[in-house]
Amino acid sequence: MARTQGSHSDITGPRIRKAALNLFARHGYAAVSMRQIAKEVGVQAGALYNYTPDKQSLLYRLMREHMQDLLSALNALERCDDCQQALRRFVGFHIRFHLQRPDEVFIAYMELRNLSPENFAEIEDLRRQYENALEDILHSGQQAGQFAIPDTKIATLAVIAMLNGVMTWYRSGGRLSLDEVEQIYWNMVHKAVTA
Amino acid sequence: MARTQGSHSDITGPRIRKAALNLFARHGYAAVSMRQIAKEVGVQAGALYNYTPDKQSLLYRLMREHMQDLLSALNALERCDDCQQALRRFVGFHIRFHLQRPDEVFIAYMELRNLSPENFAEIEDLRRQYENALEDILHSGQQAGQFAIPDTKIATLAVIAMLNGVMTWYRSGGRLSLDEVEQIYWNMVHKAVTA
DNA sequence: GTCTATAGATAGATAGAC
DNA sequence: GTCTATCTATCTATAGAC
Repeated sequence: MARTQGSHSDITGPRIRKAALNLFARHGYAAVSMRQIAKEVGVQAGALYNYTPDKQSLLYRLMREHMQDLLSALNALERCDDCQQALRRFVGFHIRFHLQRPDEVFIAYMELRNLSPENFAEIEDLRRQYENALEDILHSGQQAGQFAIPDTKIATLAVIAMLNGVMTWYRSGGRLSLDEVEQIYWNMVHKAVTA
Repeated sequence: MARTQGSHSDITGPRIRKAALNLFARHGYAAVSMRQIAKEVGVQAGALYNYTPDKQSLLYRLMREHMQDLLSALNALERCDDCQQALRRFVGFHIRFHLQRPDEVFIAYMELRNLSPENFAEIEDLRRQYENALEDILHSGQQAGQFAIPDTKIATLAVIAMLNGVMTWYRSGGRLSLDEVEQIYWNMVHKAVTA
């Protein structure tokens, strides 16, 4: 944490993002000061402004990067014509991707209200794209008669909300393996939407 | 909002709680100052300290009151021997109770990390009591063979997470009535846990 | 019970030396 | 690129007059 003086442009940037990510997730954006972030990195507060124009941008860039990573990973998933298979793949993907990035997920959900209106709109758009991917699967299954869903939009939000719940309790090395968790949630999601 | 000078002990207390509730929900505990709350009420900041020893207690009491109201209302529900009936009643109760108190619910979920360790422990205990009520229903249904749930604890958290999702999108006067929302969620919950 | 005034700490952000 | 120093604003909380 402590640092000697000197130039470290190549590594300070990532260290700042990592420290901000961790502190924002633990204490909340509004409760964390630039001085705290600087201390965690091992620089003085003024040095942070070589990497970010202000505190708001620090938050926004963390959230945008996370959402873009999420969408890229989703789009990299192998396509699948069978709706049930596609839904199962989505459930597994969502659980695993999010459990690997607890801090990013927490911030992306909790700190939306601390974004400026313009930044908020951009993040919301990315989030909507992700939700639409799931809704497309549910809608196709509904059309094909495989699923029986009263309202695909609500079902989309309900499934994502349910899956996000795993973040609040899952701890690596706990009672259940990742495979078991995925199986349990798939069982519930599958039954909830199937005709 | 503007107030003339004078004593108003009977009404200032509730007004402070209401203003704090609204501001905390909109901007977050850490982002709201005592001056903002005072301005909303129409008094000077110093006057707030006639009603709360500090800002932390203001948050804690709002959350405790909400959780106690929740548990009281739940315990006032008519008992029911049939597990499926009991689950249906819980789903309806949860949705309606929470939609009536969006600010309280939002704070109780988002501001846990801003509680002191002692206050956090107390609120968490109340939350656990609520979760246990649902888990008892699921467990009974599982024993009776009515439900087929891989893990009752996870199912409890999954159902609550799913139901809480309604808070993020439901708006009174929107496309769906409260009865329709309840019906849609009951359909999904019911199928998810049924054998 | 509310006011004004203020103590004492800390915030975000900037300037200029190195 | 980082440092020290600092500007200006704001914060929680308290003291004492009315």
